[in-house]
Amino acid sequence: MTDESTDDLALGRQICFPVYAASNMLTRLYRPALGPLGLTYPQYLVMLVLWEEAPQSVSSLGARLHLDSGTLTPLLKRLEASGYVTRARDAEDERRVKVSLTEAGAALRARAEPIPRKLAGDLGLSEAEFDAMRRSVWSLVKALETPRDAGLP
Amino acid sequence: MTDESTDDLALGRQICFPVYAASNMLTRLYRPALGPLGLTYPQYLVMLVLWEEAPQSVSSLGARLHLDSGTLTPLLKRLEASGYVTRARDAEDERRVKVSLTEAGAALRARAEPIPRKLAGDLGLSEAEFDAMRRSVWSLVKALETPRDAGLP
DNA sequence: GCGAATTGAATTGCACGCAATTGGGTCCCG
DNA sequence: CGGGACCCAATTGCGTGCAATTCAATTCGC
Repeated sequence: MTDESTDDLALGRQICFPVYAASNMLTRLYRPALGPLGLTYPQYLVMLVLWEEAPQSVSSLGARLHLDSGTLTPLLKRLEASGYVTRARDAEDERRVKVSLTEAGAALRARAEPIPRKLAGDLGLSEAEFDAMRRSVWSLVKALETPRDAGLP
Repeated sequence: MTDESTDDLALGRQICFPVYAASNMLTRLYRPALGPLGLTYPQYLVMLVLWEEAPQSVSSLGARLHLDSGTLTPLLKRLEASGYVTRARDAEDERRVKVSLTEAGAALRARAEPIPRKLAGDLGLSEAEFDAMRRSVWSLVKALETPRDAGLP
C-alpha cells in the first residue's frame, strides 16, 4: 500500500522510531544485569551521575539526564528506600534537596563496573562500529538540545 | 573524581544513555505536533504501522514496534475510544484481535503527513547528516534484535 | 527593606512499558 | 476424538515520564 522509499510516514523512514525502539530494547537488555543490584535502568543512570559527582541537587541531576522533578522525586525516594542515597534539604538554600551517596551506594559502583563492557559485548559490534554509533547518537542528542521551534533570526 | 576518558561508568561514554535521552526528547518534540491530532507519541507509531497495512493483529503490531500486549491493549482501547481504530476478534482464529482503521483513522493520515518533514527540519541537520544518523540508529536496532546473551563460540 | 516575580521540589493525574499471571482458543498426538 | 501443550490477548502491579499545579524559599525591583 505505502511506498517505503518515498512515503514520509513509512515506519522505516523515521528516525524517531528506531531511537524509541532501541531505547526500550536497551532497557530490556540491562534489566537482567541490574536486577541483582536492586536497580532499575533509570535508577542506574542516576547512580552513574552520582558516581561522577555527589552530592548533587535534584535539578542538576535532572539537567544532566533531561528529566524533571516529577520523575526524579519518586525515583530518588525508591533509591533512598533501597539504601543507596540520602535526601536532605540544602542548608545554604532550603529550596534545594541535596542527594548524597550512602556507603552502600558508593560501594555499589564496584559491582556495576563490569556492566558496560559486558553489555557492549552483547551487541556484537566492532570497537569502531560501536564508537561511530555512539558519536552519532550523541550528536542527535546535541541537535535535540538546540531547539529550532520558532525559526532562527 | 571520575576520568571521563577511561572510566567505563562515565555517563559520556555510554551508548545507552544518549539513546534513552534522545528517545525522551523526541517524544517531547513530537508532543506539540501530535496533541492537535489527539495522539500520543506511541499511539502515533501504532497509526504509522496501521497506515502501512490494516487490519493487523495485536501481536503483529507488537512485533513491528517491539511492544507486547500489556502495552498495546490499553493503548489500542484509547485509540478506539478516540474513534481511530476498531478492535474485533478474528473469525478465523478467535484468539486473535484484528485492529482496523476507522474512516476517521484513515483520514487522519492526511493531517499527519507534514509532521515528519517539519520535525526533521527542527533538528537543523543536513540531509546527509540526517540519513547517516538514521542508518546508524537502525543498525543499532538490528544489533539489539540479535541476542548474544549466552556468549558465542 | 518589602512586596512581586522567580526558582526548586513535591504532588497529582494520565499514559506508557513490561514482567507475571490468567483464561479462552487452537493444534497435535496418540 | 480427547487431553495436554501451545498460542494470543487481557489483566495486574509497579516504575517511570511529563504536564500542570502547589507551596515554600529566595531574589529582584524600586
